[in-house]
Amino acid sequence: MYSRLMSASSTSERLIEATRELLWERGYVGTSPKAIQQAAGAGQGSMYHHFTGKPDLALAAIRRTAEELRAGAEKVLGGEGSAYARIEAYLLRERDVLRGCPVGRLTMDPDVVADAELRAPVDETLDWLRGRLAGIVQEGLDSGELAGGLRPEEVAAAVVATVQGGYVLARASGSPATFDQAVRGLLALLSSRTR
Amino acid sequence: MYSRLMSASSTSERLIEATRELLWERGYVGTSPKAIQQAAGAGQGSMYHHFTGKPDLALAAIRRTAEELRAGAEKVLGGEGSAYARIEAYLLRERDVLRGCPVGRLTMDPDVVADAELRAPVDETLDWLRGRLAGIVQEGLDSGELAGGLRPEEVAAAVVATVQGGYVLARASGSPATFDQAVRGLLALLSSRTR
DNA sequence: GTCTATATCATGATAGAC
DNA sequence: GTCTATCATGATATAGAC
Repeated sequence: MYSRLMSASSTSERLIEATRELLWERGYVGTSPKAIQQAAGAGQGSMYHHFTGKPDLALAAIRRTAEELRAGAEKVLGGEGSAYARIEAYLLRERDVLRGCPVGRLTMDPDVVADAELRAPVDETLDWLRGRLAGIVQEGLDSGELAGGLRPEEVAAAVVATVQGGYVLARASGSPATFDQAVRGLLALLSSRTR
Repeated sequence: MYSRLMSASSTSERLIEATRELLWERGYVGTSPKAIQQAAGAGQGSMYHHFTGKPDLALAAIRRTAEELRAGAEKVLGGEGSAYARIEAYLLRERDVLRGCPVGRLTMDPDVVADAELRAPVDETLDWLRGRLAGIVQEGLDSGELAGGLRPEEVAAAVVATVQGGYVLARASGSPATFDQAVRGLLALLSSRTR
């Protein structure tokens, strides 16, 4: 389509990006259409032309954020190295810790959780992440790199939970230090199960 | 004071309790004075007579919730048993998993994090919890129950993060199962360091 | 202490001109 | 596609009667 070449940043595009930022910063409940329009430099009419309303626009934004998180995680998890090394790389990956997780934070939004369509991308993303990590743990068990007796899905859930909870600790204390502590604690426990 | 005997549930009291419920359910941004008044069965005038406004009332509610969480945790952590047993008891403690943590969820509220006074009780509670757990880990190290090489503060942070992140997983999936998985994963890793 | 106005601005959207 | 009304309702209070 010609439109592909027209603009690197269409109005629709700017609306989605503005919504992504605001959802990350203030959540769904705390993000108003007006704020979105101002951030996107678009009028009321534009927003309601491209989207049926706030939920519709939020859905587009959440889907893109979820896809991006997934791609970023895959980049680290699909890299080189042993199972432990890849999990470590994921946990130590650079993050904007004090901003929190743009996907995980949505679980604290009552209106997101209550809406099956809005919750779906959140659920699917975290579900995929746990599954991806579980597969890596299983690899480690199969190769003998990790000592037996661990359930891959449980370890995977603990890894994801540590990250998500690490954000909570960091935002509570106003410092990324507690996030790092939690991650190092989990890595210390996990590393003692490597050969 | 005579007033102590007057009513088991004064208006002020009902306002605080209603606010606690709503903050837990919908967060600070999602909780309106009007909703609080309705839930408490109090009029506008009453609320603004007892409190200067929404932040003031929220502060009273948050402080009480924080105190309650602390008391509940202390009940488990101060119990009988080995270090591992007490940490296990804390992690396996019954929880209303799908509702999330009434204290931790506030860290996702931009207006709470931005206000030093509102954030303080949240910070102090999680800080206390990490410290309390770190002390127990230290006990375990001292007694030889836990193998050396672990840093108490890191393990404590991982424990708290797993719980907080477990809530995220559970709310995303709409089921407590993922919370339980994460907890069991962490316990499996920790138990392999006990003698 | 509680109640009922009243006030101001924001929310979330619709209508219709351009 | 974008813009400017317009609208009904809610958010967050203040004022003053009772």
